[in-house]
Amino acid sequence: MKSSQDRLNDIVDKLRENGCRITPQRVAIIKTFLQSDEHPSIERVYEQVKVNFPTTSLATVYKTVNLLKEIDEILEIGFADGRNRYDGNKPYPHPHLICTKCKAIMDPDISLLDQLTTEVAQASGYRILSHQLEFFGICPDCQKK
Amino acid sequence: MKSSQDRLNDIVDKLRENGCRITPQRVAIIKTFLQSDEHPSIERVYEQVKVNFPTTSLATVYKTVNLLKEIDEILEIGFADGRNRYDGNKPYPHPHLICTKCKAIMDPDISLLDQLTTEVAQASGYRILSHQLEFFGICPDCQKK
DNA sequence: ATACATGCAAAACATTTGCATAAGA
DNA sequence: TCTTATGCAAATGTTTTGCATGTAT
Repeated sequence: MKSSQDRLNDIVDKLRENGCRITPQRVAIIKTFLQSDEHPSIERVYEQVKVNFPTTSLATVYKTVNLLKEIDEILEIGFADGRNRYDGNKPYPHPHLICTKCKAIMDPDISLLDQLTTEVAQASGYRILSHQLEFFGICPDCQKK
Repeated sequence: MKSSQDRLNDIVDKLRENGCRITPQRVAIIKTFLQSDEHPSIERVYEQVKVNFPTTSLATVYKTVNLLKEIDEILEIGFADGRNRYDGNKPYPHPHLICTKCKAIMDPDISLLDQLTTEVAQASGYRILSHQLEFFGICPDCQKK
């Protein structure tokens, strides 16, 4: 398992490779993703970054998030209501388990998923590039309330 | 397998049960969903309905789609870019296979999915209410081009 | 020095809402 | 008749864009 510091360096290197400049805002946004385990929304990242960097604009957060998405260093979790959320720690497709009450997102372990992808590819003739699997339900805490 | 006419009647009955009125606009919108196998977007439904009902407004399409969603007679397929699409023929959660080039959506058959849901529920303690599974790839036709 | 990134404000989008009018039951 | 639905326009919320200024390299 890579340390957060190593992953920060990797992302910074990848940005440089793509001809991008390393600005304090970008570093702050990346750090926010790496230090968060809550799958933050854009707005949430914006709030966090402003704590240490009050002049940062929302537009810059959007631009940086799109950049990180393009170089596959964060994963976008699409919500039907438009409030997308992001995962900077596991930027590859993986399932999510979302509590519809408190909006918590966790990453369940699923063994069967790769088989499933292969099955679909063979049956359909599609070249599968990516997938998205979300479970919606009520988390143990919210069930008690 | 139910005929399209039967399903139209079922939906109309369900609307009545919920105290809703049956307007020509609503019938036209429902028919558009039932006659389409392309998982249409709101905009697409609007265009289709206007062919036979030119005065229909986009707001009415939105309101009716939300209504049908609430009574579980259409399924919303969430897209990260905000352009959601809908399935009126199979209004229960099921996987989709989406071509990222031509945006076609098809419904692959998957045997393992129920097992998978049970697995996640047991391991996490969540009460799973719904799920969403999308595969993204290139369809056979687009691979040739 | 010279691109590129930032921050602001305006624009672009999709969706929702308020309200007067039309129309189902 | 009486309540709900429609259609328009305005409002909302999110994301993108244009551009002058600032800054990384």
